[in-house]
Amino acid sequence: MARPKFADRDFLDAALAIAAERGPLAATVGAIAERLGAPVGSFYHRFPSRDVLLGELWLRTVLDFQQGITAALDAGDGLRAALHTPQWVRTHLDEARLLLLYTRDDFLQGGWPEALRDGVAAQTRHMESGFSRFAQLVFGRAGRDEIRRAQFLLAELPVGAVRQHLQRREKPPPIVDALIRITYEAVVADYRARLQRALVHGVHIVHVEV
Amino acid sequence: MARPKFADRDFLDAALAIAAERGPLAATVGAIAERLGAPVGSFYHRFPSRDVLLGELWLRTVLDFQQGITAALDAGDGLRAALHTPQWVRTHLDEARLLLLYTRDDFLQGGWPEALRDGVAAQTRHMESGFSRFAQLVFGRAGRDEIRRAQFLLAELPVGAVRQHLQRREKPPPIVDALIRITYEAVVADYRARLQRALVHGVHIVHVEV
DNA sequence: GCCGTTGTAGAATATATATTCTAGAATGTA
DNA sequence: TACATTCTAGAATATATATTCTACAACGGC
Repeated sequence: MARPKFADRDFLDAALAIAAERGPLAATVGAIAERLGAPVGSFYHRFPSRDVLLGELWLRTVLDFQQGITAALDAGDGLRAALHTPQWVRTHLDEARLLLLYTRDDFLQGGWPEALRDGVAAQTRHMESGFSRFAQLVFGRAGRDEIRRAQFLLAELPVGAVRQHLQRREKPPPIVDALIRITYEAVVADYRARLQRALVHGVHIVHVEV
Repeated sequence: MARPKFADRDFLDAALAIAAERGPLAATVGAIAERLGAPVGSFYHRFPSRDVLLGELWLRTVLDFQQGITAALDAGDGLRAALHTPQWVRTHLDEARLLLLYTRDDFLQGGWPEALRDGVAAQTRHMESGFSRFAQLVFGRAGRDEIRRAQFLLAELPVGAVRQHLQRREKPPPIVDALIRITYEAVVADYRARLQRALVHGVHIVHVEV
């Protein structure tokens, strides 16, 4: 039987399941192979190393996640972008645990494998451009302060609000969305108020002070 | 020289330094001993296992952290409690990385060592009572919704806002406090508005719907 | 039907790490 | 001063895990 019994995907999925269940550290090559009923030889036939597998898993997950945010930004809907996180989490519990409960460095022992460098760099750029686009869309500007607020509204806030539920492996309840919405509106309103105040005083806006 | 060259504290401090620098996984018994110039024998003379050391480190750190929040609550100052996190982080960068960047389970391989169970349970109770006190103080009630908001304002929000800076090993800039304050006020105002609305409609408040 | 390619299969190897063990030195006490 | 205790010191051991290696089976093309 030299016809493939296992596909790359199977290993990625098995790793995801284990990592979501018992943390990325538990996703050892042995555990992954065992879960699949595959020999470790097959694993190494497909992946040059454990790090590459985990890296690919992380990449494919984060790309899927970001897609929703990008779509919301394309539609010019900042709030929807912020609410994408709880939404996505509800339908991707395992993936969300992987992505939002651990740092990349947390399960990538060494640095990123050479083969994935480009992909990660592209992902980083994509994320950063997302913050910029959000800032421009919501604040009309993408200076330092605006980008910092974008990071807060798009990433820190939603991820923070969702974390305890992920830890308990439960879907985020509706109040999470409510908290995100309240905060979103408050931060936007605060920004506009400061802007207004500055304009009234005839200041040429280059940087809105905190 | 059988007079102690090293104290328990030295090992804890060394572990903290390594964990803050390269993550909790890097805090191996060997690395800790080496950093101290101590033999591993001395380590095991003081700590029954690596897990106990890491557990004690986590406990002593979280207790120190919580103290400030408790003090703010004692003073009846909810906002100060929420702002304690960025404040504390600024003066405890290493400790903060340990506490806020990783999950407990993340660096406690197995479960908690028997010897620390009580301490952890006490810590958990203390934390939960903190949320309750905050809810009572700020919302006048400690029902499910109020406690959820307390968790958000006291933990998720400040920790989220601080995380990216911790990852970069830099002190949280002032805008972090500003974001926390804005959010704090908005969530409190939102709660009161709902409450008001409910009262106007003559509803007997048992649970404020989201 | 023969052969090379692609995979399966799992044993063998290397390494890192926690933990245990044995030896011996310094201190306080009898 | 002799001894028990408390530590230092670091070698020895056990185990987990990634990775490599060797053997072989099925399939497709010739």
